Amino acid sequence: MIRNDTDYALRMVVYLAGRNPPGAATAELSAGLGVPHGFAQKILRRLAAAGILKVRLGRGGGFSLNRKPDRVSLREVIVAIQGPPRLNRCMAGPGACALQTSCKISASLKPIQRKLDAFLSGTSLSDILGRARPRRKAP
Amino acid sequence: MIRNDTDYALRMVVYLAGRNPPGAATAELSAGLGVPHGFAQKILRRLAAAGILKVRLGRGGGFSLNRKPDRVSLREVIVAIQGPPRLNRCMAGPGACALQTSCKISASLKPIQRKLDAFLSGTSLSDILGRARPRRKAP
DNA sequence: GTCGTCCTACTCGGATAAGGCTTGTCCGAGTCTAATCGG
DNA sequence: CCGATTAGACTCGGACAAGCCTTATCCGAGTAGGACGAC
Repeated sequence: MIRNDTDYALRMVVYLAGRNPPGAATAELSAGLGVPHGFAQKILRRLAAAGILKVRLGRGGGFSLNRKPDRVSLREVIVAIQGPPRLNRCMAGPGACALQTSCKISASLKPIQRKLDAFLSGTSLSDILGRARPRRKAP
Repeated sequence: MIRNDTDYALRMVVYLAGRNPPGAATAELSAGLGVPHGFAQKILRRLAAAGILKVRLGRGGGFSLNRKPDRVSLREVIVAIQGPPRLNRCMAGPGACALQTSCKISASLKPIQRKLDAFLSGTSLSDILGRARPRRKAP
């Protein structure tokens, strides 16, 4: 499940993707999106460290996207904050579960885990803003 | 994400589905599947309260499936222990998120949430045991 | 043989607790812009 | 008019703390099966 801080991150990143002119200080992001100021700062710094955001220091500074919105995937943002999203502990790779050889549950879960990964990797900020569609057809 | 206790629940339920003759005491389930005894008891009771397991009290008693393995879905087991699995808080329904009207993230997440639900609801214990395939084709 | 009693194995339901993780807060230090001031 | 200084706005990085949720543990009470003994 997507954590609260990750949700904040998504909100802020999407906001930045839609903003013109690009770039905003923590105060603007925090106030407009309901994220506590100090916490927003912490999250934004992590996003910057991951290379998703670009920092401009000093007066008039703030954060902006480091790439075009269609080059930033949902998954990337999630990974930067809470690590790879997994349905199950066992999905963390070999050795994550002692019963791995005998347990058939993780094997059954793998296909949907792969779909989830594909979806999150395949959906960009542009997709969310509605400037382009996700790969799925509209009803 | 599937929690540890839910994982235990799945293991035990799948074990019971595969066991012949049906039914086992907590001690057997606990020892064979690496679940702490007292904790296993607690989890099994919740599964029984949810109608997934059947209880037989007293000496020689224990737990057994209340239905045929192909009539018990993964989702049901998960819901019994940790509630409905959600990608996001916002998926909890109307009112879960204050920004719901303006936020496009949850809207984008909904399709994959639906797929996840469909998968978990559509996969039964039999599917996991390999006695029948999930609806997806084998590679 | 039959009935009743007791022992033992097992679950029920809830109280209780440790620990970790999430969710924040806060602060001194560093960085940059712009305004101000002196020449 | 030009350059240097200063004030202010903003981020950096990390320490620190509250609270909740997960992950258990434990125990008295209830229930059932089987053995054993009395009749």
